[in-house]
Amino acid sequence: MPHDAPGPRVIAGLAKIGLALKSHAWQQAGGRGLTPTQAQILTVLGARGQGGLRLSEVAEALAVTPATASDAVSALESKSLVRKRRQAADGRAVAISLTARGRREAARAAVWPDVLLEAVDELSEYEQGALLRALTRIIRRLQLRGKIPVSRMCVTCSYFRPHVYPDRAAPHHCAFVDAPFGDAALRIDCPDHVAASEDQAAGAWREFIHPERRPDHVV
Amino acid sequence: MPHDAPGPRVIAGLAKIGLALKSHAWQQAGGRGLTPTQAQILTVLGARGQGGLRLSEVAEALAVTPATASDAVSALESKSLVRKRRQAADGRAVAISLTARGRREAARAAVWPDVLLEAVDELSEYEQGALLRALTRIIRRLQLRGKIPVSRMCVTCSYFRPHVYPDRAAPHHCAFVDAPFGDAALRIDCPDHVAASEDQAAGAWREFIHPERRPDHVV
DNA sequence: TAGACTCTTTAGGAGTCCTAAAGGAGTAAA
DNA sequence: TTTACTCCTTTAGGACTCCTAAAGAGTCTA
Repeated sequence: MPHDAPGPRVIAGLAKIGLALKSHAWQQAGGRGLTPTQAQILTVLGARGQGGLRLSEVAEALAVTPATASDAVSALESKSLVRKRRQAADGRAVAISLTARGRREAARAAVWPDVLLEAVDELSEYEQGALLRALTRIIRRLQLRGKIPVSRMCVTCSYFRPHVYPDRAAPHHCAFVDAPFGDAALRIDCPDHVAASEDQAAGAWREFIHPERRPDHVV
Repeated sequence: MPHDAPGPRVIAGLAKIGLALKSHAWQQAGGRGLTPTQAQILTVLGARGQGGLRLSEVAEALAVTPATASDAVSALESKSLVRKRRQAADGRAVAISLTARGRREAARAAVWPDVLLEAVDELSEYEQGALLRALTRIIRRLQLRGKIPVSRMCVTCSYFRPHVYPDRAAPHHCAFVDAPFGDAALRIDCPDHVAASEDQAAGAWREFIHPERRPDHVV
């Protein structure tokens, strides 16, 4: 019950879910001879590895040191799920990309825990929107502090126009698809993301969190 | 951006934060010669280890196998942070408790990441409440499916009376402290938690998620 | 063409995490 | 009371994670 700050309790809740994600990752990955890290690398490569990512990018996406990433990538290479080539543009760097088999594995690994998905889907659309909005704000703050890798979120995208419509169910606009949308459609990792300039991102951020424009409820 | 289900995006967001928690745990723990698992064990023991927890309870709380927990506890024992005794009631079981030094370490390890806390505190009280409520619902569902260890949440507590007041800022009542409270005061791991019977918990749960009584907004 | 960087790999070590198997301690039925 | 479970914990073995530190290569700049 009551009466100390909600912050620590929110974090405790997030940690609990983190625990669930972690233990799920082990079960999931274990089943197909992968470890969580390896599965995660496959997923990252699948999501945005068109031209191949460099090792340092992989390491950053997973928030581990390059040494750790190098190990894991080597393990994947020896399983023929991943290919390493020297990058043409920079002879020091390496381009890591999926093999055909790797792509198949990646697709399977990217499927989210049914149970977790089911738990989230049980929330109303309004609650999901509120949750997504709160998560977005937390992630953005963590990114500004350099605590987690920058992700391809609406709020840092040059196509994002927050709170431009009076409609509370869909106040934002995406200039990429040229359509309005609401908090429940906010993205965390958008394939079409194009990083906004720092100024633009800061401006959009101010609009986004602007208290007077915050939707009170939608249901 | 838009127009597929928000579920996967919510999970992506949770995963991002999980990443931040994980990398923070390494930094934090590394500083004092502990690993994340060891720090976590200390925290669990500090939070509810009055009479000492058995190994299997520790393993369950961390969502690892008993073998892993046994290793980590041995490591802590060799650092004199933890004590192991045979349990009187059951000669097979072992009672693990903190030493004086362990208690001090536990107190320090329990402090949450400043940056994360700061990010959460930046949300309005209403947003924090909505977040906590949504997390509570997700966790409860995961628990029902046996995916994470049962935690000492309001919604499974015999003292919890959801939605008994019309006041939208504080609709619930805690019979332990005999006071009303709102979503922002919901607990995830309450020291005074007393597990409700299954029937009672199910009833409270129905009341808690009851759509007609869901607070629309509070600000 | 020297540094001075940058990107990646290797080495070494503690620890995580699993499965499998082996003790010892309780329990319950023959 | 003995035998046959069953439960709690530990050990063993193996693949990986994760770190720091240092070394090898490649690139850029003065």
